[in-house]
Amino acid sequence: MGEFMECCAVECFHPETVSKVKENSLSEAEVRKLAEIFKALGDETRVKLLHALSQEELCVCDLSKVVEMSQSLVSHQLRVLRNLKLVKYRKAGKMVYYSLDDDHIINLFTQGLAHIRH
Amino acid sequence: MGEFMECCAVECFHPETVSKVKENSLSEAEVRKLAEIFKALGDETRVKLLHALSQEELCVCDLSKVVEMSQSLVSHQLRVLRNLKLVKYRKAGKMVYYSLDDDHIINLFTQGLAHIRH
DNA sequence: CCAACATATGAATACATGTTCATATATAGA
DNA sequence: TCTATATATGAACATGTATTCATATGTTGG
Repeated sequence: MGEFMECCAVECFHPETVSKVKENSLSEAEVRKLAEIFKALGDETRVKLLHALSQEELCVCDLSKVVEMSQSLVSHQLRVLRNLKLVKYRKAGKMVYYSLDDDHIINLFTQGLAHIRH
Repeated sequence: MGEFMECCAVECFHPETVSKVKENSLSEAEVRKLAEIFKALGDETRVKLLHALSQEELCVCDLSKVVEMSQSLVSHQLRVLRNLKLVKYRKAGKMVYYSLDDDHIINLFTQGLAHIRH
């Protein structure tokens, strides 16, 4: 990126359309945030974790059993979801219970499922 | 993954909860598809492209102007979106016009925006 | 057919990210 | 305090992916 590029010298360049669409652009911050959220959802392990949590509050150990992955991996991925405030947690003695932090997430899942099922 | 893991020997393991949640799991194919779709949305360049296309059908050149990125990069990313059937295209002479292939995508965007805006 | 243009694509590179292993932290019980 | 357990985390590694550069493909006009 950086300097401007000289594609489409004349024929295909529609200045009005381009500037109209450009004015309606998302802000850089919005783009970053959106991509960040979707990126968080764009991993099989995290999809499984979030789907499990959409059913029930679960401790790390049970999550690990549900998705059949190591405790370490689950913890690492939960941190990703935590940092993005997609999940919240509650401590109970040695254990930590995770749950979804936001119902929008479930809606995203539902929409996503609707998409892949046509 | 692979062999079973021995986390949470006794205290935190809730077999009933685990099996209940596990029974409700998404299929492997669904998990893969979902992650794939979200991964496609989880990139700043593609977010910009899709948002532009949500407003207007656009040719590659104009898209390149809108997002201020090279034609090559735009083409590469459009292929990603094409392969996932998120966008469709229409040829008109030398030019190729892209547009969204599915309204679910717009809904995903809307939900995503709603999320990042609280 | 030839030249110019719009788009697509392969190869190379740099960078990000998922996973594992080892280990640290924290809490509970004896 | 010592041990066992539940979770978190740093480092290392391997894999994936975004971007760039050079070039190929395909279309139009002369």
